[in-house]
Amino acid sequence: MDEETLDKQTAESIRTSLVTWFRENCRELPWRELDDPYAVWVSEVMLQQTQVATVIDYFNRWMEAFPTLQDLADAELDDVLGLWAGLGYYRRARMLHEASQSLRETGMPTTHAELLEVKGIGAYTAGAISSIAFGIAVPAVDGNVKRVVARLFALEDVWTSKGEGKVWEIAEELVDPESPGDFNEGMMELGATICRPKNPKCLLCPVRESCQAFALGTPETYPEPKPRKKPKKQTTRVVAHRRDDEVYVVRAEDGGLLGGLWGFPSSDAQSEDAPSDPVGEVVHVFSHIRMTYELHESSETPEFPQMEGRWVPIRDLGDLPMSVAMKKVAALLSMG
DNA sequence: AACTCGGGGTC
DNA sequence: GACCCAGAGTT
Repeated sequence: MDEETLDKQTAESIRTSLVTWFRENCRELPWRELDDPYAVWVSEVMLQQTQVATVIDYFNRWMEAFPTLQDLADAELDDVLGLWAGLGYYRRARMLHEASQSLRETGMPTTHAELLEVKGIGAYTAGAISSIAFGIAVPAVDGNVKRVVARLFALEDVWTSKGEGKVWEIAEELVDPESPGDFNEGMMELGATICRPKNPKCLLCPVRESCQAFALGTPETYPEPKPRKKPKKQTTRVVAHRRDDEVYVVRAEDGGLLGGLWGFPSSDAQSEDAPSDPVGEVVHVFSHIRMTYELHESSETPEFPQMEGRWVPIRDLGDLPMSVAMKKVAALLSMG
């Protein structure tokens, strides 16, 4: 970091103001009351691209089902995904499960470098766990921190690799060596509650006096918005197979969209002829796909030879995981 | 550097 | 609708 951007006195002022503010104003969140590196890990993975308010209930249910790393390692994937269903980005749950099994003997890594080697733990999450659970003075830069740093130093570019690198450099100089966890949580808490994307509450901000964007009078204009692409339109044909009075679902192949979750057997609607006239459609928007599910019904049971545990009546799904998208499709059936 | 991975809160 | 969320892995 060059000193024209950040002098030592400014840095010290920001960190003491921020840490003091955080300790007086932090929200009571379930993972803040446990003092458990495993709980910090679980919460940080759930919080990837997911808002705090959404995570709270999932976190409590998860910790009740899998209180320790060993409990998670012993769990079945279906139970793991079942507790994750609705959170999205299901690979997070699969990687958490796998990682818990590879760490069964050693327990949680306690250094930044070791944490970075764990599947599903990247630069942000390694920084968060290191600082919050182990008191290691490393930065943790998420979307909130990018926005806060961008405004403090009037940076427009935080989304290119160059701009992101700059934010990490600043965060590294800024992080409080005495209380890195409170500092990093404070930056994120500030971004979530005060330094919001729109309508920031600058009059309540503890670091307002150090904020260049506030001084310029246009805090909202920093940083530049992340470039986004429109979700591509795509159609998937799904089939509700009926036998007797039951509708059957299957488990989607791992790896792809909604992999590992249960739902109607699907095929690309591009080339082949439809098996029947569709009985309904639902649209579900993913981050990168605007998907139209075209529902067909069939009384044929072509794949039923492999009945052992593979085809399950939707009525008997129980706690098996089904995505929100497939639940939308299922809702079509009951509307008749 | 671009792409793949969900779903929901909020304006 | 648009925008964003305590991102990571793969290509």
